[in-house]
Amino acid sequence: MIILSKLADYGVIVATHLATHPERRENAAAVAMATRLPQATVAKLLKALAHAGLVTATRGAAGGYRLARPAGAISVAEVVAAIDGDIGMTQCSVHVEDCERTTYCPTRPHWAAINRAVGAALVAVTLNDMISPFAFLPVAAPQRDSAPETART
Amino acid sequence: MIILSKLADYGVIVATHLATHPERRENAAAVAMATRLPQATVAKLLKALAHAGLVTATRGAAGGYRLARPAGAISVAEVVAAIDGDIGMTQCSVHVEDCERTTYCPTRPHWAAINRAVGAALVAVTLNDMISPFAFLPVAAPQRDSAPETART
DNA sequence: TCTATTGAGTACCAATCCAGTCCCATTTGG
DNA sequence: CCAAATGGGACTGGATTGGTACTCAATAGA
Repeated sequence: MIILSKLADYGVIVATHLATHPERRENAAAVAMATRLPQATVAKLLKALAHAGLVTATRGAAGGYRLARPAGAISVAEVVAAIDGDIGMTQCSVHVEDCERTTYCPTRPHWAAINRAVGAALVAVTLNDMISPFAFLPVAAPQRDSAPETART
Repeated sequence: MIILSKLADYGVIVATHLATHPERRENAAAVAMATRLPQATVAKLLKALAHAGLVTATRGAAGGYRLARPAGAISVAEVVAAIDGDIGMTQCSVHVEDCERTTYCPTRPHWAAINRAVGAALVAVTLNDMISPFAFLPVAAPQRDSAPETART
Protein backbone atom coordinates (compact mmCIF):
# COMPACT_ATOMS: atom_id res chain seq x y z
CA MET A 1 0.00 0.00 0.00
CA ILE A 2 1.11 3.49 -0.77
CA ILE A 3 0.35 6.08 1.83
CA LEU A 4 0.80 9.29 -0.08
CA SER A 5 -1.28 10.03 -3.11
CA LYS A 6 0.62 10.81 -6.24
CA LEU A 7 -0.46 14.42 -5.97
CA ALA A 8 0.82 14.74 -2.43
CA ASP A 9 4.08 13.23 -3.55
CA TYR A 10 4.26 15.71 -6.38
CA GLY A 11 3.37 18.46 -3.97
CA VAL A 12 6.40 17.72 -1.89
CA ILE A 13 8.54 17.70 -4.99
CA VAL A 14 7.17 21.06 -6.03
CA ALA A 15 7.58 22.56 -2.60
CA THR A 16 11.06 21.15 -2.38
CA HIS A 17 11.91 22.71 -5.67
CA LEU A 18 10.74 26.10 -4.50
CA ALA A 19 12.82 25.60 -1.40
CA THR A 20 15.93 25.45 -3.50
CA HIS A 21 15.41 29.06 -4.61
CA PRO A 22 13.58 30.61 -1.70
CA GLU A 23 14.10 34.10 -2.96
CA ARG A 24 13.15 33.59 -6.59
CA ARG A 25 9.57 33.87 -7.75
CA GLU A 26 8.64 31.23 -10.28
CA ASN A 27 5.49 30.72 -12.25
CA ALA A 28 3.76 27.38 -12.59
CA ALA A 29 5.18 26.67 -16.02
CA ALA A 30 8.72 27.15 -14.83
CA VAL A 31 8.18 24.89 -11.85
CA ALA A 32 6.65 22.25 -14.08
CA MET A 33 9.61 22.44 -16.38
CA ALA A 34 12.09 22.16 -13.55
CA THR A 35 10.34 19.30 -11.82
CA ARG A 36 9.42 17.51 -15.06
CA LEU A 37 5.84 17.21 -13.97
CA PRO A 38 2.75 17.96 -16.07
CA GLN A 39 2.13 21.67 -16.18
CA ALA A 40 -1.59 21.62 -15.46
CA THR A 41 -1.02 19.39 -12.49
CA VAL A 42 1.68 21.59 -11.10
CA ALA A 43 -0.60 24.58 -11.45
CA LYS A 44 -3.23 22.76 -9.47
CA LEU A 45 -0.75 21.82 -6.77
CA LEU A 46 0.57 25.33 -6.43
CA LYS A 47 -2.97 26.62 -6.05
CA ALA A 48 -3.50 24.17 -3.22
CA LEU A 49 -0.25 25.12 -1.56
CA ALA A 50 -1.11 28.78 -1.87
CA HIS A 51 -4.53 28.14 -0.42
CA ALA A 52 -2.90 26.53 2.59
CA GLY A 53 -0.61 29.51 2.98
CA LEU A 54 2.56 27.59 2.35
CA VAL A 55 3.46 29.59 -0.73
CA THR A 56 2.58 33.14 -1.61
CA ALA A 57 1.22 33.78 -5.06
CA THR A 58 1.58 36.90 -7.10
CA ARG A 59 -1.00 37.28 -9.79
CA GLY A 60 -0.79 39.05 -13.04
CA ALA A 61 1.92 39.19 -15.60
CA ALA A 62 5.32 38.27 -14.21
CA GLY A 63 3.56 36.69 -11.27
CA GLY A 64 4.45 33.40 -9.71
CA TYR A 65 4.97 31.54 -6.49
CA ARG A 66 7.41 31.66 -3.67
CA LEU A 67 7.64 29.93 -0.30
CA ALA A 68 5.74 31.85 2.33
CA ARG A 69 8.17 30.84 5.06
CA PRO A 70 11.76 29.71 5.29
CA ALA A 71 12.18 26.17 4.07
CA GLY A 72 13.22 25.11 7.53
CA ALA A 73 9.88 26.21 8.90
CA ILE A 74 7.68 24.20 6.57
CA SER A 75 7.21 20.57 7.40
CA VAL A 76 6.42 17.79 5.03
CA ALA A 77 3.31 17.18 7.07
CA GLU A 78 2.01 20.60 6.14
CA VAL A 79 2.62 20.09 2.47
CA VAL A 80 0.90 16.75 2.49
CA ALA A 81 -2.01 18.08 4.49
CA ALA A 82 -2.41 20.98 2.09
CA ILE A 83 -3.06 18.56 -0.73
CA ASP A 84 -4.54 15.44 0.81
CA GLY A 85 -6.17 16.92 3.85
CA ASP A 86 -5.46 16.14 7.44
CA ILE A 87 -3.65 12.94 8.13
CA GLY A 88 -5.25 10.13 10.04
CA MET A 89 -4.82 6.40 10.11
CA THR A 90 -8.45 5.43 10.14
CA GLN A 91 -11.76 6.86 9.15
CA CYS A 92 -12.62 7.45 12.76
CA SER A 93 -9.43 9.40 13.32
CA VAL A 94 -10.53 12.06 10.91
CA HIS A 95 -14.31 11.84 10.91
CA VAL A 96 -15.19 10.58 14.33
CA GLU A 97 -18.85 11.27 13.80
CA ASP A 98 -18.99 8.90 10.85
CA CYS A 99 -18.10 5.92 12.95
CA GLU A 100 -21.01 4.24 14.62
CA ARG A 101 -18.65 1.85 16.30
CA THR A 102 -17.37 4.47 18.67
CA THR A 103 -19.11 3.06 21.69
CA TYR A 104 -17.79 -0.45 21.52
CA CYS A 105 -14.69 -0.32 19.34
CA PRO A 106 -11.73 -1.00 21.63
CA THR A 107 -9.13 -0.08 19.06
CA ARG A 108 -9.99 3.57 18.64
CA PRO A 109 -7.87 5.11 21.40
CA HIS A 110 -4.93 3.11 20.18
CA TRP A 111 -5.24 4.44 16.69
CA ALA A 112 -5.00 7.90 18.12
CA ALA A 113 -1.60 7.07 19.54
CA ILE A 114 -0.43 5.60 16.26
CA ASN A 115 -1.71 8.71 14.54
CA ARG A 116 0.43 10.87 16.70
CA ALA A 117 3.50 8.82 15.95
CA VAL A 118 2.96 8.96 12.23
CA GLY A 119 2.14 12.63 12.27
CA ALA A 120 5.24 13.31 14.30
CA ALA A 121 7.35 11.53 11.72
CA LEU A 122 6.10 13.90 9.06
CA VAL A 123 6.20 17.01 11.17
CA ALA A 124 9.79 16.33 12.10
CA VAL A 125 10.99 16.68 8.51
CA THR A 126 11.16 20.08 6.89
CA LEU A 127 11.67 21.10 3.31
CA ASN A 128 15.14 22.08 4.32
CA ASP A 129 15.80 18.50 5.30
CA MET A 130 14.42 17.29 2.02
CA ILE A 131 16.83 19.27 -0.06
CA SER A 132 19.84 18.39 2.01
CA PRO A 133 21.89 15.78 0.21
CA PHE A 134 22.36 13.76 3.34
CA ALA A 135 19.49 11.85 4.77
CA PHE A 136 19.15 12.63 8.41
CA LEU A 137 19.87 9.67 10.56
CA PRO A 138 17.25 6.97 10.80
CA VAL A 139 14.79 7.87 13.38
CA ALA A 140 14.29 5.98 16.59
CA ALA A 141 11.36 3.64 16.49
CA PRO A 142 8.50 5.10 18.42
CA GLN A 143 8.23 2.81 21.39
CA ARG A 144 6.25 2.79 24.46
CA ASP A 145 8.67 3.44 27.17
CA SER A 146 11.23 0.74 27.66
CA ALA A 147 9.07 -2.37 27.43
CA PRO A 148 10.14 -4.15 24.26
CA GLU A 149 8.26 -7.32 25.03
CA THR A 150 7.21 -7.72 21.43
CA ALA A 151 10.35 -6.49 19.85
CA ARG A 152 10.91 -7.97 16.47
CA THR A 153 13.93 -7.57 14.32
CA MET B 1 -6.46 11.94 4.04
CA ILE B 2 -7.00 8.52 5.48
CA ILE B 3 -4.03 6.26 5.53
CA LEU B 4 -5.62 2.88 6.09
CA SER B 5 -8.09 1.47 3.65
CA LYS B 6 -11.41 0.45 5.06
CA LEU B 7 -10.50 -3.18 4.57
CA ALA B 8 -7.27 -2.82 6.47
CA ASP B 9 -9.15 -1.11 9.25
CA TYR B 10 -11.65 -3.95 9.30
CA GLY B 11 -8.80 -6.41 9.25
CA VAL B 12 -7.42 -4.99 12.45
CA ILE B 13 -10.85 -5.16 14.01
CA VAL B 14 -11.20 -8.78 13.00
CA ALA B 15 -7.74 -9.69 14.21
CA THR B 16 -8.34 -7.85 17.42
CA HIS B 17 -11.53 -9.74 17.94
CA LEU B 18 -9.75 -13.05 17.51
CA ALA B 19 -7.18 -11.85 19.98
CA THR B 20 -9.82 -11.60 22.66
CA HIS B 21 -10.38 -15.36 22.49
CA PRO B 22 -7.02 -16.72 21.45
CA GLU B 23 -7.92 -20.27 22.28
CA ARG B 24 -11.34 -20.40 20.67
CA ARG B 25 -11.78 -21.29 17.03
CA GLU B 26 -14.39 -19.18 15.29
CA ASN B 27 -15.77 -19.39 11.81
CA ALA B 28 -16.17 -16.40 9.54
CA ALA B 29 -19.87 -16.02 10.23
CA ALA B 30 -19.32 -15.84 13.96
CA VAL B 31 -16.58 -13.26 13.59
CA ALA B 32 -18.79 -11.20 11.32
CA MET B 33 -21.57 -11.33 13.84
CA ALA B 34 -19.32 -10.33 16.69
CA THR B 35 -17.66 -7.49 14.84
CA ARG B 36 -20.85 -6.32 13.12
CA LEU B 37 -19.15 -6.33 9.76
CA PRO B 38 -20.53 -7.78 6.52
CA GLN B 39 -20.06 -11.50 6.46
CA ALA B 40 -18.67 -11.83 2.96
CA THR B 41 -16.15 -9.14 3.66
CA VAL B 42 -15.04 -10.75 6.88
CA ALA B 43 -14.58 -14.02 5.07
CA LYS B 44 -12.39 -12.28 2.55
CA LEU B 45 -10.34 -10.64 5.27
CA LEU B 46 -9.82 -13.87 7.15
CA LYS B 47 -8.61 -15.52 4.00
CA ALA B 48 -6.06 -12.78 3.55
CA LEU B 49 -4.93 -13.06 7.15
CA ALA B 50 -4.64 -16.81 6.81
CA HIS B 51 -2.67 -16.40 3.64
CA ALA B 52 -0.23 -14.17 5.49
CA GLY B 53 0.09 -16.74 8.23
CA LEU B 54 -1.37 -14.55 10.93
CA VAL B 55 -4.29 -16.85 11.57
CA THR B 56 -4.57 -20.57 11.12
CA ALA B 57 -7.61 -21.89 9.35
CA THR B 58 -9.31 -25.20 9.86
CA ARG B 59 -11.47 -26.31 7.01
CA GLY B 60 -14.50 -28.48 7.01
CA ALA B 61 -17.43 -28.72 9.34
CA ALA B 62 -16.76 -27.10 12.71
CA GLY B 63 -13.79 -25.38 11.15
CA GLY B 64 -12.80 -21.80 11.69
CA TYR B 65 -9.98 -19.44 12.42
CA ARG B 66 -7.63 -18.83 15.27
CA LEU B 67 -4.61 -16.61 15.76
CA ALA B 68 -1.47 -18.35 14.64
CA ARG B 69 0.63 -16.65 17.33
CA PRO B 70 0.05 -15.05 20.68
CA ALA B 71 -1.64 -11.69 20.36
CA GLY B 72 1.43 -10.02 21.79
CA ALA B 73 3.51 -11.32 18.92
CA ILE B 74 1.37 -9.97 16.09
CA SER B 75 1.83 -6.34 15.21
CA VAL B 76 -0.67 -4.05 13.64
CA ALA B 77 1.82 -3.54 10.85
CA GLU B 78 1.58 -7.20 9.94
CA VAL B 79 -2.18 -7.16 9.86
CA VAL B 80 -2.26 -4.09 7.68
CA ALA B 81 0.41 -5.45 5.38
CA ALA B 82 -1.51 -8.70 5.03
CA ILE B 83 -4.43 -6.82 3.57
CA ASP B 84 -3.04 -3.73 1.90
CA GLY B 85 0.42 -4.94 1.04
CA ASP B 86 3.68 -3.54 2.20
CA ILE B 87 3.62 -0.07 3.60
CA GLY B 88 5.45 2.76 1.96
CA MET B 89 4.98 6.48 1.88
CA THR B 90 5.57 7.02 -1.81
CA GLN B 91 5.41 5.08 -4.99
CA CYS B 92 9.16 4.91 -5.14
CA SER B 93 9.35 3.47 -1.65
CA VAL B 94 7.52 0.38 -2.75
CA HIS B 95 8.22 0.14 -6.46
CA VAL B 96 11.55 1.76 -6.94
CA GLU B 97 11.79 0.59 -10.50
CA ASP B 98 8.65 2.47 -11.47
CA CYS B 99 10.17 5.82 -10.67
CA GLU B 100 12.14 7.34 -13.46
CA ARG B 101 13.05 10.23 -11.23
CA THR B 102 15.44 8.13 -9.22
CA THR B 103 18.51 9.72 -10.62
CA TYR B 104 17.68 13.31 -9.87
CA CYS B 105 15.01 13.25 -7.18
CA PRO B 106 16.59 14.61 -4.01
CA THR B 107 13.72 13.64 -1.76
CA ARG B 108 13.91 9.91 -2.16
CA PRO B 109 16.39 9.04 0.58
CA HIS B 110 14.42 11.17 2.97
CA TRP B 111 11.22 9.32 2.28
CA ALA B 112 13.00 6.15 3.23
CA ALA B 113 13.66 7.57 6.67
CA ILE B 114 10.07 8.69 7.06
CA ASN B 115 8.99 5.25 5.98
CA ARG B 116 10.96 3.68 8.73
CA ALA B 117 9.42 5.96 11.30
CA VAL B 118 5.90 5.21 10.17
CA GLY B 119 6.56 1.53 9.92
CA ALA B 120 8.04 1.54 13.37
CA ALA B 121 4.92 3.18 14.75
CA LEU B 122 2.85 0.31 13.44
CA VAL B 123 5.26 -2.43 14.33
CA ALA B 124 5.44 -1.21 17.89
CA VAL B 125 1.77 -1.91 18.53
CA THR B 126 0.57 -5.46 18.93
CA LEU B 127 -2.91 -6.90 18.97
CA ASN B 128 -2.45 -7.31 22.66
CA ASP B 129 -2.04 -3.58 22.96
CA MET B 130 -5.13 -3.02 20.88
CA ILE B 131 -7.36 -4.98 23.20
CA SER B 132 -5.99 -3.44 26.33
CA PRO B 133 -8.41 -0.89 27.68
CA PHE B 134 -5.64 1.57 28.34
CA ALA B 135 -3.90 3.28 25.49
CA PHE B 136 -0.21 2.94 25.87
CA LEU B 137 1.46 6.20 26.53
CA PRO B 138 1.74 8.66 23.70
CA VAL B 139 4.83 7.96 21.86
CA ALA B 140 7.71 10.34 21.61
CA ALA B 141 7.94 12.21 18.37
CA PRO B 142 10.44 10.50 16.15
CA GLN B 143 13.38 12.81 16.16
CA ARG B 144 16.69 12.68 14.59
CA ASP B 145 19.02 11.89 17.38
CA SER B 146 20.42 14.96 18.95
CA ALA B 147 22.63 15.87 16.01
CA PRO B 148 20.81 18.79 14.53
CA GLU B 149 23.01 19.09 11.50
CA THR B 150 20.05 20.27 9.51
CA ALA B 151 18.42 21.98 12.40
CA ARG B 152 15.46 23.99 11.32
CA THR B 153 14.47 27.24 12.89
C1' DT C 1 -19.52 -43.74 2.96
C1' DC C 2 -22.34 -39.87 2.47
C1' DT C 3 -23.57 -35.32 3.50
C1' DA C 4 -23.58 -30.93 5.64
C1' DT C 5 -20.45 -27.50 6.82
C1' DT C 6 -16.75 -24.58 6.20
C1' DG C 7 -12.66 -22.44 4.17
C1' DA C 8 -9.94 -21.49 -0.59
C1' DG C 9 -9.81 -19.30 -4.65
C1' DT C 10 -11.38 -16.63 -8.24
C1' DA C 11 -14.22 -13.90 -10.93
C1' DC C 12 -17.14 -10.17 -11.01
C1' DC C 13 -19.77 -5.77 -10.34
C1' DA C 14 -20.91 -1.17 -8.67
C1' DA C 15 -19.36 2.82 -6.70
C1' DT C 16 -16.06 5.82 -5.50
C1' DC C 17 -11.94 8.20 -5.92
C1' DC C 18 -8.11 10.24 -8.27
C1' DA C 19 -5.05 12.19 -11.65
C1' DG C 20 -5.17 15.13 -15.06
C1' DT C 21 -7.20 18.61 -18.26
C1' DC C 22 -9.74 22.51 -19.59
C1' DC C 23 -12.23 26.77 -19.23
C1' DC C 24 -13.15 31.27 -17.74
C1' DA C 25 -12.82 35.10 -14.41
C1' DT C 26 -9.58 38.12 -12.19
C1' DT C 27 -5.38 40.53 -11.55
C1' DT C 28 -1.36 43.04 -13.01
C1' DG C 29 2.75 44.69 -15.63
C1' DG C 30 4.04 46.84 -19.88
C1' DC D 1 -5.64 47.74 -23.63
C1' DC D 2 -3.33 43.48 -24.13
C1' DA D 3 -0.74 39.66 -22.69
C1' DA D 4 0.64 36.91 -18.96
C1' DA D 5 -0.40 34.86 -14.76
C1' DT D 6 -3.04 32.97 -10.90
C1' DG D 7 -7.87 31.64 -8.82
C1' DG D 8 -11.43 28.59 -8.86
C1' DG D 9 -14.28 25.79 -10.77
C1' DA D 10 -16.20 21.78 -13.63
C1' DC D 11 -15.38 17.74 -16.08
C1' DT D 12 -13.72 13.13 -17.48
C1' DG D 13 -11.44 8.69 -18.20
C1' DG D 14 -9.46 5.31 -15.70
C1' DA D 15 -7.98 2.96 -11.77
C1' DT D 16 -8.93 1.38 -7.31
C1' DT D 17 -11.80 -0.38 -3.79
C1' DG D 18 -15.50 -2.40 -1.23
C1' DG D 19 -18.41 -5.92 -1.51
C1' DT D 20 -20.69 -10.20 -3.53
C1' DA D 21 -21.24 -14.67 -5.76
C1' DC D 22 -19.94 -18.99 -7.26
C1' DT D 23 -17.31 -23.18 -7.51
C1' DC D 24 -13.87 -26.35 -5.62
C1' DA D 25 -11.60 -28.69 -1.71
C1' DA D 26 -11.44 -30.43 2.91
C1' DT D 27 -13.35 -32.32 7.06
C1' DA D 28 -16.44 -33.84 10.93
C1' DG D 29 -20.07 -36.51 12.08
C1' DA D 30 -24.09 -39.42 11.12
